[in-house]
Amino acid sequence: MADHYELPHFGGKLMSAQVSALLMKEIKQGIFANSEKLPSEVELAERLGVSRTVIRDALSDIEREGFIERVRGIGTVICRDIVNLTNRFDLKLEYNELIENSGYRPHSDSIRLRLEYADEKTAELLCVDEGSRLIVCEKRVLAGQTPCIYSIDYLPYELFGKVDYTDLDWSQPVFDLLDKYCGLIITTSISKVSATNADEFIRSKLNVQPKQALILLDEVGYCKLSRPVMRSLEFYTDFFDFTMLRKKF
Amino acid sequence: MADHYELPHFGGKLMSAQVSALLMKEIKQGIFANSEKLPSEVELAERLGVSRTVIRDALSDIEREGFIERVRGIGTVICRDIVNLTNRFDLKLEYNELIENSGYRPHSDSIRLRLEYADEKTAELLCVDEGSRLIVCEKRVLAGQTPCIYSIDYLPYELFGKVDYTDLDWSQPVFDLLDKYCGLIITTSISKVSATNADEFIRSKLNVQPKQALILLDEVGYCKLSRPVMRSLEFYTDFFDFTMLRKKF
DNA sequence: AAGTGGTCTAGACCACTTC
DNA sequence: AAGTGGTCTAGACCACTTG
Repeated sequence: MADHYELPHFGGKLMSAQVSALLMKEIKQGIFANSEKLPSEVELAERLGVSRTVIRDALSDIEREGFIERVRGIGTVICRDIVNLTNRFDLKLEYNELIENSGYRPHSDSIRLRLEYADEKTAELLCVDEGSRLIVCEKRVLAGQTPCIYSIDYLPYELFGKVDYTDLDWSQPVFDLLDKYCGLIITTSISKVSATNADEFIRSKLNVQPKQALILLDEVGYCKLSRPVMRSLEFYTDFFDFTMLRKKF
Repeated sequence: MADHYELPHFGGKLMSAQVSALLMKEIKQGIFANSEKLPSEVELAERLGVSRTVIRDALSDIEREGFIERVRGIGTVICRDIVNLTNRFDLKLEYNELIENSGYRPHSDSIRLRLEYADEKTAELLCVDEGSRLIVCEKRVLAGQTPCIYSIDYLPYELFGKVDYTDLDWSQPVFDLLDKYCGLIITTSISKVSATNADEFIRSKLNVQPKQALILLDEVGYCKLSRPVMRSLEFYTDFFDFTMLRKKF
């Protein structure tokens, strides 16, 4: 192990976040890439010149995502199998990120944009009145040349205020449009996973073989303060590994 | 809100865990059941007679599972939509728990027990030699009278030491057998989710309709210290809601 | 200005594992 | 006995939201 760590200075702000980013980098491809354990909390605190609390906060963040495990009397163990996972479905909310992480260029086509009136279920999920206007955006998403997702997004019309939604470029990720034009950032989603063979239209768009089933995600995306802003139905082919971590705390 | 909280004494141990359990109880069905927010950290600390650190540790645990959100300058907001979810697939590792939470009695039948020799992939996942012996247990799982899961478990033969695996009651949850006879508790699993139509044998066991697809979970269960102990293939019908939380931290 | 959560310090003791 | 992570205290200051 190296004798000294470099800790960038940002005016003393967010120190534990910097520490956890630094440690993750070293775990993935740095000086701890071949280690089974991290140095002790006291040692890390001394080397980085911060208090043990800062180290513990940083380690807690890393532990929450499953990359390390802390054992009393033993130390901080690196969970190499989990560090090595490339795409964690439970940590990424946006399929474009998943596609990019897999080494492909994400883009979309076959866009169909329309207004609909909220049915009972969607209205309840999005906390809007039944019958209120929804922007509906259907599209096909491709990784490079391979179609891999068909998605249908439902957004309350009122979110966009004075912006004319028909002027926007809906081939962009909806997350980006929400951010840019509504100032809304989706941080959480409740996802219901099921399996389906889907209808002929969607199957043909995705070029799936006769025997191949699809994963259907019925999601509601939330911003800060538990505010629901979007419902999505997403049909996934088997192009991706849908890997997730399940953990008892 | 009440003027006083009761905090049980257990010799001063694990105080933050007690606090988080207490708070979760009050959020779900107690004095915060109709609240949008929790009292401030300082107030909670005073009322419970502990330091603010203890409160913050407790709140961190609750936040990690998605039930609250902490916002600077505002307070600790309760995510009611998430509290109200009955079955969280990302927090439970064991289908028997999910079945019980849904209000059904879990049991299994059609048990087929055998020895196999590890293929390359399973050997790698379980960190055993290719060709080494595996106990394989196939069974059908029912919720009450309804078949809902077909599962195939692969366990290294060596785990059971001198215990003759054919003497055990494999209709019990495998988690319980591992605990009782091997002293192993599975705390984490890496799950690969896919959709499948499965073969005729499994479809007939699960009584699925011709058009119905199944969810397939390919899981590796880990004990403490990242030790892999079991691989499972589990075929799920649509009997359950497979709800999970996806979150950016 | 007041109140909230977020961060950080310095120090203490406990529980567990290993030697 | 020594070293590890887990818990807890008391106090301080910062960043953000609200009035």
